[in-house]
Amino acid sequence: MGRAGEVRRRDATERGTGQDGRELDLQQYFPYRLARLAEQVSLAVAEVYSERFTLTRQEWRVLAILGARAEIATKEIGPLTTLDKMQVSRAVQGLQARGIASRKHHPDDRRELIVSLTPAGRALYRKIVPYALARETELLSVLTAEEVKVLDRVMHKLSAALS
Amino acid sequence: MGRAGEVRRRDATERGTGQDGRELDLQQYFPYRLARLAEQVSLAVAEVYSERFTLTRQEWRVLAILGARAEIATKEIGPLTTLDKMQVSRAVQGLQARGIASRKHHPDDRRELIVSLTPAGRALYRKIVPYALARETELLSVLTAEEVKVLDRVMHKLSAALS
DNA sequence: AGGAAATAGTAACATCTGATACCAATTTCG
DNA sequence: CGAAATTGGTATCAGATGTTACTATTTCCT
Repeated sequence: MGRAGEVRRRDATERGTGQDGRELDLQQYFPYRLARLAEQVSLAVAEVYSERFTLTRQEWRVLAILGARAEIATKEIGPLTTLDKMQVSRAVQGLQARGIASRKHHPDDRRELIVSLTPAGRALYRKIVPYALARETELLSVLTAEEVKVLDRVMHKLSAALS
Repeated sequence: MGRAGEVRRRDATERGTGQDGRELDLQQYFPYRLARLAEQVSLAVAEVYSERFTLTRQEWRVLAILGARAEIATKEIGPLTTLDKMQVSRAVQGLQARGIASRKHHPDDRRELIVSLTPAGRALYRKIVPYALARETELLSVLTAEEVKVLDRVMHKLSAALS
């Protein structure tokens, strides 16, 4: 990672502020733009599960994982959802409190909890998913197929570089 | 990604869950992937201003804006940083408390506050910016020039579609 | 003019989130 | 075997964040 030194050298036009190196323009700064975009997207998607079905972002993620399988150990949820164990704990409790998920002890290791969707939870899942997928499709529809392809690759590359 | 062939693939083998439409695979779901990536990037950049210089994300954004100009009305900061007015208020107070920024009343409208960097603040800005820019360069260095170009266009398109 | 409405900023309260420590169950290994 | 370490999960408390309502100042309108 870059020690300070090798940061791009200068340009002649001083704008009365920075004197060394490039200027920093927040609007053009990639990390800022990405954060901003992600927030916009997140908000757009949240309409689906939040306003309509009163789920938090974390609950929605857990639901999404749960919907894809019959049951899952709590400890597996974290890695799949990028939530830490406290967030998972709270999300699952939230889902359980609302009759969406249920928990039972793992028969062979009573520390572990196994989570699954209740029938109501599964119904909810089936109701939400089409909206969620529609949102995604709608979003990506402003891009060309080629752009989607590149975006996919780019995201993989960046993500990999950061792990 | 998303819509592309890869994701769409609903498999004939019902996994005991979804029955209609496509499956939702969180790992492939664009909004999730984007949120995840943005968080990784945000974390990587936060090392620069947070660990090293003990600034919050909001303070860093305000600092970035302030560094680019001599002074600015508080009310202009929000739109430029995507922070709401309470966040701006707190961030500016934080910067002021640490001797980084100073405030004065607008002479013609005493409701408004005009913020500017103190000399110490400007020094801090000059110290941080190279690191921040280096981070960005480093990040984008895993991409080809073409990919960067497409990424830029894609982000603009998506962002515009969401406003 | 002068009261109603709007604007900039903040206080105050409620809620969410993160970090730490903790309990219970299991595994390790001297 | 049995004490120590590890693991899964949660309580708890502190700090961060969001929301609402309030103050001060300015603008609008008749």
